[in-house]
Parts: sequence; C-alpha cells; structure tokens
Amino acid sequence: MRVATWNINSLKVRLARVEEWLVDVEPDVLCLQETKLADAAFPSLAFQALGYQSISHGGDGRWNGVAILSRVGLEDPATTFNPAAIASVDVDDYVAGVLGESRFVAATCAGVRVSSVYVPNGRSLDDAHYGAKLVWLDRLIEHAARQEATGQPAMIAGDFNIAPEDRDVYDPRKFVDSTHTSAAERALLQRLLDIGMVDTFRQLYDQDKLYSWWDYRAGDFHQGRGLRIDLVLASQQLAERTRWSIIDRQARKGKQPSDHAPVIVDFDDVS
DNA sequence: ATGGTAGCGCTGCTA
Repeated sequence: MRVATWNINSLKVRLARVEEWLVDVEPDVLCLQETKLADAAFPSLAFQALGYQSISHGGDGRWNGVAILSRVGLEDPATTFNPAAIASVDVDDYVAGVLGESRFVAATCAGVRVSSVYVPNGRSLDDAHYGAKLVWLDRLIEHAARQEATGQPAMIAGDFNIAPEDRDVYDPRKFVDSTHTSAAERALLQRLLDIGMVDTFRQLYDQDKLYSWWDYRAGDFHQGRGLRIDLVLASQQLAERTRWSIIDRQARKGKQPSDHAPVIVDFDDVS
C-alpha cells in the first residue's frame, strides 16, 4: 500500500500538477491539505477519471481545506474528530472558530483508518492562533487515543506545522521562541507518538537536511533552507510493515510548485 | 534586522 501526503497550497492552481503526479507515482491513497476549495468546487470527476474516489472537507473554500483520494476504497468518511474528543473542554470563541475550520477529514481505505490533517500554523508564540494550535492538537490526541483503543490500523498524515526535532530544521538558531519548534508543540507531537503512532519517515532515516517545506521567499528551496513538518504517522502494527519512504523534492520544482513536497510511504501488504 | 514570495480576492490576511 502506497500512501502520500501533500500540502498542495491551492488545488485550483495545481490540479494538473496533481493529476500528472498521480499517474507518475501511483499512490493508493493521497492526503491533501490546503486545497482552498469548497466541496462543490472539488474536482472529484477529474480524480475519478484516474481511478480515485475522493472525500473533501473544504469549508468556505478560501482557506484550509483537506481531502483524501483513494483507489483502494473509501468508506465511512468523517469531517470532525470523535465527538467525545471534541466535547471534553470549554474553549473561547476564537479557539472554537479555529476548531471549526476545515482541517480534518478521515476515511477507511483498505481497512486502514486514514486521517488527513492540517494543523493550525500558530503564527507566533504570543498570538491567539498559537493557543488554538495547542488546543487543536490536544483534541487530535484525544481523537487518536480513542482510535488506537479500537485496535484498527490507523494513519494520521498531513501538515503538522511542527518540526519534531532540531534535525528537522535547517537552522535551529533561527527558530528559537517561534512556532513549529516550541517545546509545547513538540510535547504534544510526542504524546501522539506515546500512544503508539510512529513517524514512518524517521523510522527509516536518521539524516538531517531532509525537509518537506521551504518558504517561497528568498530562494529558500534552492538554498536548502526548509523544515520537515509534513508527517505520516502510522499505528504500531502498520508501522511494522513500513518498507520505504521518500520526500519527493522533484514535485517542489518547476513552474508554480506548492511550497510543500509530497511525502510518500510504502507499506507491505498483509498476506 | 529586515524582507523576501505566493494564493485569495480586491484589502490586507494567511502562510
């Protein structure tokens, strides 16, 4: 089973690029983030023509937007966390607004519960958006813990907007007291790992300088100034079958690329 | 230290 995640930063702008990439890479499942398309505008027929079913959670179509494409079945779609995980704590209106954005979609593909997530950016440590990011992650952890308790193989893939460790950052000195690297964010990501989810890319590779996002500005991509913030987390039994993974830097090149590269993971199938 | 680019939509906001 080949799975990929890609923050596409406007599916409208990059549909042709995604179509070509699907034909080239042939993933069984693709998780997309930042589609920036309302569900009514989602190009499900274009994907159907390539053999993929799809589910979109697009919201207002201006910001955010997540989706899952699958050619191995797509059952029981959901666009919110487990309700029990959502209802656990009171939040203010601002945080409630962020929790209500289109940042989560899930479906069962070939027996695996696949979630495509777009974690809030956070902006800066003193911004209310950062507080919302921490709450959003807390809800995701609650959701994932309940999911893990079911014993169903699960995968949480997407743009986490967290670089797990300093080796995932091109220059950690530039990210002191900033989002994506703060201790609080990393501790929340660690809690996902503690409930049994595995960072499948790190499982295979120990090297630094392997990034999935590069700022459009100042030639960061070509200067190698990036972060590894796009992750494919897999539950234990699934992670035991991780065979291969790559960050597809080729897809960050050429005309009008997304600022993110796709992360691809192959799992051995159960036989 | 600052600003650099890109997408959305038309004014700045978001990243």
